[in-house]
Amino acid sequence: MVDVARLAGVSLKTVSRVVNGEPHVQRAMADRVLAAVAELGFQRNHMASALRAGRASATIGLIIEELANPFYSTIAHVTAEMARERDTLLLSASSEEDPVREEQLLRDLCSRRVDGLLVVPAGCDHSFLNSQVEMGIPVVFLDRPGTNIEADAVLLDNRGGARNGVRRLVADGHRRIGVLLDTVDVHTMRERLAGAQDALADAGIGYDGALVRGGVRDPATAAAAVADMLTQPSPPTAFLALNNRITVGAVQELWRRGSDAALVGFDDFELSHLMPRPLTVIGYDTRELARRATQLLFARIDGDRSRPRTVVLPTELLDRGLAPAR
Amino acid sequence: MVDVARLAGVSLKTVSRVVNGEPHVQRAMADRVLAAVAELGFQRNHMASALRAGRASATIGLIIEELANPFYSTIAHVTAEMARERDTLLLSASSEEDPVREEQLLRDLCSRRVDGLLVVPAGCDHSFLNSQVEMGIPVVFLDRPGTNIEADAVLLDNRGGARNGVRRLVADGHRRIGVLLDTVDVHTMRERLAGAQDALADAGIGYDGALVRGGVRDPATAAAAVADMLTQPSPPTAFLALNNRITVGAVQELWRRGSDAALVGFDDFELSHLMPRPLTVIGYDTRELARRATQLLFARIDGDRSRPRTVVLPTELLDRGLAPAR
DNA sequence: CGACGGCCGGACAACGTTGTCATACTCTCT
DNA sequence: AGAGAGTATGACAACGTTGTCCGGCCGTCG
Repeated sequence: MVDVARLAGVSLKTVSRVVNGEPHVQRAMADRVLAAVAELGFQRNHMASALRAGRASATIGLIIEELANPFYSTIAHVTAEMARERDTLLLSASSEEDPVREEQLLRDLCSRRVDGLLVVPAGCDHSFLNSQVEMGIPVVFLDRPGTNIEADAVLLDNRGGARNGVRRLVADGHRRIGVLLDTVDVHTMRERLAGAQDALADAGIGYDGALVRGGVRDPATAAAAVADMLTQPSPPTAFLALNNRITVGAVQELWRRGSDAALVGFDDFELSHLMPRPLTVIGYDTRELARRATQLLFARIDGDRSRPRTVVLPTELLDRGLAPAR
Repeated sequence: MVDVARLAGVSLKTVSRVVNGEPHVQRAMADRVLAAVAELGFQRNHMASALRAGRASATIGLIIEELANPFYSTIAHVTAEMARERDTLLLSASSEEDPVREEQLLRDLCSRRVDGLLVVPAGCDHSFLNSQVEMGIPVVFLDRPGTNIEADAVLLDNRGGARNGVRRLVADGHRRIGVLLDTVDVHTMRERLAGAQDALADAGIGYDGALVRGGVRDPATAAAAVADMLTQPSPPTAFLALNNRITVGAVQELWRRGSDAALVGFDDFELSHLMPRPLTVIGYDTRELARRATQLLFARIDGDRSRPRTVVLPTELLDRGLAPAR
């Protein structure tokens, strides 16, 4: 900017005024400045400009579990779109479900003075964010609530969804229902499992530990778990898969074996209606989830100081049948 | 930092030294500073620190077409992972195939002084980036080459892939092959179409405009195009879908109609092997694409000034059969 | 006992901007 | 003609850091 000022023969401040479109600059002088800007290829330094007077950085931070997962990339996309309307860019990072990494990333984002944070939490303690919130960086949690912190959250009705899924199976006469889940360390999984158990209890079906299989991390382990459970004495006649990766593995294994066990999966996914066997899923509106959370965040950024809210969005049973005809 | 210095009773510079882990600070004094840091909740301002002496912003910019598309979100994920190893974060934005928007986003990223840019180009003129490259912001193009600019590019062998796909159809006896594509405005589509025509010419099959259908933007229009082409006189006996969204629409429509037309799709996608009818696809290693591009970018950031390179990665025909048994 | 080198701490300027204030000039109105 | 208002421009400080340099203290060696 100093160079531009020198070349145009004006003061630094005049260049600043022209570059920012402020009034009170004579036409001729503005033209001279613009010519110098063009000649030198000058470009305003956004960081310096944000630094001065602590203005907003026009950036928001997004922490998700894994960007390559369609659920999270949809969230990232919706948020980025909404941000763009405010000339704000999105800094996104994956926690990979690692609490340590999550904290590092969050601290990094804070030290970059993002205008706000959108977090799908992996950790079990977010108290370190309290000071950031006080210092003016609002946080909205997405999909799962934060822990040890009072902040907005936009969640899904995981418990109700799983309950409806199991009800559907029970209504079809199933009594031995295998439940496949990742880990109860994750809030969503705990809720979904609780919902499944609600429905079983409602139906007067007792708890059978052999029918609940944890530690199912991906399609391959899901397939293995299904195979194992089906070869036990008195195998399940139906399965509830508590996320989409598990569902995919289960579909694949049931199909491979030609099994007619029933299957309901949590999370809809693209092409789920094209699976080689009927598949009923518990779906929800991922875009709406992201939309609500982003709205809430921008409201906070714009100064909304009301009490933290928790929004719970409904799920929907997409009934496409349960099992292949015998 | 001034406040911390005052509270600890030391100078500004000493606080800076402690915060940055520089040597030559007495233990007792460092402890006092750390106590003050903790008490005030001080956090280093990354922007100010980068501003001083024009250091790197530890940020790279990624422009893709649409973050919600698995192809692009995989790229974003791989890049973000590699960036994290260098304590660098990813600013990602979607151009939505809009050249104007692409240019705006790129200029914005430059004004934020990102360390480098990774671009899946939508526009048809990237000459405005030349000055940025000269000023030290390296650019690597991904999936498609940049225009009017000498820069690195990591591409796929689109032409060869499409050629192999059509060859496979021809080998099975097909002579009337419908080609479904988005728009020839996009480099990849042009190349894929050219590859298809190469193979047809090699087989001595003349060009028939009625068999090439452009403007197919999404699964719904793909389904409509398939339906339309199948109801024309002398319909195609096979289809080549030039991207995964088109493939999905085509699968769906062919399945719905119970058609036994053959189908080859460009781009592999998750669950493609679980489609309700055989589906042969032209696949490639998206992660490798992203990996190579990111490597190249970091090499440039680290000062590699060698001539711009263009890397072309191979595709692979994943032959899973062509059509349901009659 | 004085010189020297290593360690430690601080003053100051600079990074690229912009807000604040001061100044000089041009009108218009009494 | 002088006051008052408004416009156009510039000087300067400040945003939060860190690099440079300088000086004081300590111990050691000739």
